[in-house]
Amino acid sequence: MPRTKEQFQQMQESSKAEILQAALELFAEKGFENTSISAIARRAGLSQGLMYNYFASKDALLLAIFEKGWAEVQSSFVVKPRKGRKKASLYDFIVQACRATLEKRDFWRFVYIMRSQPLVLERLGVNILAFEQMILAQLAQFCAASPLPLNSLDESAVSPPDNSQTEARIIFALIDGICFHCLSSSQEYPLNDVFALLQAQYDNRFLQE
Amino acid sequence: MPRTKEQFQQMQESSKAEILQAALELFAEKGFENTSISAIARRAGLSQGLMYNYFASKDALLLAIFEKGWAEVQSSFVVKPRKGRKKASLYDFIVQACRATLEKRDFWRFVYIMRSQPLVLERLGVNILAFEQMILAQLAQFCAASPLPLNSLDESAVSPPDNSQTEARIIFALIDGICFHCLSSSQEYPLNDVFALLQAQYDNRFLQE
Amino acid sequence: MPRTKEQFQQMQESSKAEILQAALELFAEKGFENTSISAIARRAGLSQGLMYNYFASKDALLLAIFEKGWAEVQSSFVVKPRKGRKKASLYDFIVQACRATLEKRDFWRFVYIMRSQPLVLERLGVNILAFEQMILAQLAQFCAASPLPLNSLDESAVSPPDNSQTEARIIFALIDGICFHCLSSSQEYPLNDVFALLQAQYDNRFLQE
Amino acid sequence: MPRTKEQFQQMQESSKAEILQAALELFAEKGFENTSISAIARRAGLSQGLMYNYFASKDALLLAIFEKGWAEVQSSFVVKPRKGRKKASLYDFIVQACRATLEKRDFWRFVYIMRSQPLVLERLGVNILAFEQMILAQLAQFCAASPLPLNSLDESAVSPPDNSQTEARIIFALIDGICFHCLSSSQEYPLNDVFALLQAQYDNRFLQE
DNA sequence: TATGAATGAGAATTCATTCAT
DNA sequence: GATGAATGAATTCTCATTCAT
Repeated sequence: MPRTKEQFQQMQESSKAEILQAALELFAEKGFENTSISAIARRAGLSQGLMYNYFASKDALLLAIFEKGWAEVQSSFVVKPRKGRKKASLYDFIVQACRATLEKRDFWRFVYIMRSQPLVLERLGVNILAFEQMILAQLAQFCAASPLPLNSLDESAVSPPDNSQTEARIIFALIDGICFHCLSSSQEYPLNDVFALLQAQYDNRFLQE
Repeated sequence: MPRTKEQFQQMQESSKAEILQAALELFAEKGFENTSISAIARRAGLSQGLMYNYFASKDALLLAIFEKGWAEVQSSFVVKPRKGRKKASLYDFIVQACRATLEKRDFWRFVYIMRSQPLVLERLGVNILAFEQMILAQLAQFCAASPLPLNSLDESAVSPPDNSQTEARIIFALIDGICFHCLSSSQEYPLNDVFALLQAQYDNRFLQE
Repeated sequence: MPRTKEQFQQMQESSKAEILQAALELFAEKGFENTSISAIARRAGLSQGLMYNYFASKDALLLAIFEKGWAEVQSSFVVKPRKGRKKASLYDFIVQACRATLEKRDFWRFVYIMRSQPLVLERLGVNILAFEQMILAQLAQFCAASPLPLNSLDESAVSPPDNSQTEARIIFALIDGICFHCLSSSQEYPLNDVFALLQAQYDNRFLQE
Repeated sequence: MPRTKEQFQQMQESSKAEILQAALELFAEKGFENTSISAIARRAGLSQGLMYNYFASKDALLLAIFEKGWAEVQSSFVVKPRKGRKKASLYDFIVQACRATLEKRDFWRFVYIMRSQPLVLERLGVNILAFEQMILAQLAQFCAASPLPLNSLDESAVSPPDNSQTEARIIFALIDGICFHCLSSSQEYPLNDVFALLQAQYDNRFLQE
């Protein structure tokens, strides 16, 4: 009695998932070029040949990892106010962005590797720019809503120029730097200390609704 | 006769330098694994075989690039006060660090590639940690010298805890993030705008001498 | 009950026929080596695995195609006189051979591929020689029955030597060449023009009965 | 003391020639797909890797064989009158074409394999059609110059239609058929007998100058 | 019987490294 | 020193065949 379609589908899903997981781990650890298909297959516990039932090529595998991770990130990343608060602050954004990154440690290590080699991504047609634009846009919303308190001396009557785009870049750089350090550090990163200090600076700016 | 010897040495040095330069450019552009020895030789204008008179292996070449770049960075990076100032501020540090990075664009792109794949560096025995420690230490000196003005409410009698290490991490993350964005962006990065905003925040903290 | 058995048999036969047809089409189009089992199965509308219930291997499949095609050719190829004629001429033979070939276009394209790579057929034990001998023998009968009118000067008393074997080879070459050109040409081949010219030359020689 | 440029060139030429020769033999014997690069390298007496110093791919190698063979054919194939004759006859054309083919046995066996699999050639951009057109054009010149003596009954006043194109096709088919039989036959082909018979038919038509 | 997942041997190709000259 | 031919191991990918269900 042959297997049912559902059984086949399950087998496919599980093999595919195992390949994706194994590949992500290895890519995050050693990079794309240093990871051989045979190493992936070994870690996933199946034969090299089977890889190609699920992914047409090594490039296609990389692309699939990227798309899956990216879809998960987009669907999950909504900044929420902390308990007992009504609005989310810039500080919340920073903390939650970093935490989300650390929760998907392998994926983001892999992303940093890829982002540092733009040509590889270009070859695959992955548009990393879109990701950066999205983050910047979200951050700019916070910044525009509650302008940066400049030096108190600046409290003149004239309204300050709109720096929200530039501010957003600075905060994005900060988040990216922190995440990069967290992910690439072999030692423990004092993330909570860092958050504590950041709170003083960034917990006073909210997104208008 | 002794002159000939010197000439020899000079030629050797210049060949070596050309190889290093060619390799650095290619590594920065395409990454280590995607760059072949023959491509480096071609760009450097000599034969593959001769490469091995100068560098024992591709790994050795990578190592040499790293050591040379690193030595140059260390010897050149001394933060100086701006014109008409006596002390260098944290702002000066940030600006000069970013500028120094952009001046050695290829080297630092290559460094980011390497830093995102720590295992490759480990295999070669490059201690990237030392670099980070040095930066952190320098930043911490600034921070320790002129403590961060926290919320005015905190101006109690008790002296605040020493956050200089953690502050240093934050500023390091900021610098690293900005440089990463500058180097990996295919578009123009508005570095001057970013600096202008940072000045308001970081030009009031000086290194005690 | 016995009916079920027959139905079984019929289904088997029809599956087998579909596989043979699909394989023949693909072999004729892309050649044996460039055609994968999975492509055949896809075109035949069944699974790869099932293929092996009908044919023990790819080689066995090729063999079966050859045998089937060959049997059909042998059983069907009997040269008949044209309407209103009592005897078939050499011209009839040529025309009917070409027409029969074009009617089984895929099979013969495949045969030409195989004939140009004799080692492949040898490996499979297909005796292509037998085919050629048969054709030659039939042609020789025509030629022997009505000798070629040589130069009129040769009309001496002495009977000419028996050239029927050699003549047969020439006509075989002609037929084979025409068929090869028809089958491999991507453009329209002016077969009727060719026939018209051949009639003048070959419609005067008949097979004695 | 390093090798001179000439020495290198010689080494290249000889390696290249050996590869081309080995590949041609194997392609002619087993076909393109059944011949592995490693088999070619083994026969040529060098390593697989070296192949790729000379030919970018297996396809490029096939192409090179084709171009070389084709160039030789074109440069050498000029039909000459027999000794003691002033004009070349159609018979001369046929004989010389067949002889030239047999002199380059391997190349032409390979060509027949390729011609029977048009898709492979198409993929490589080889225009086999041009070859056929050239032969046909040359043959048509002969045929046009001295029209085919049709049935004597046809000696009416009206001039016959121009059949030279179609005649050319027939003779081309004849030549191709003979060559195909010669090349693919494992037994001795009675080429001289065939020629003797053809002389009676085709030695009376000359190319006008 | 029927499915398609799974295997593994072998193919083409690349490239760091060695070597003869 | 200097060249580039030569090697061979490793890599990606294909596919005939087997197998569990």
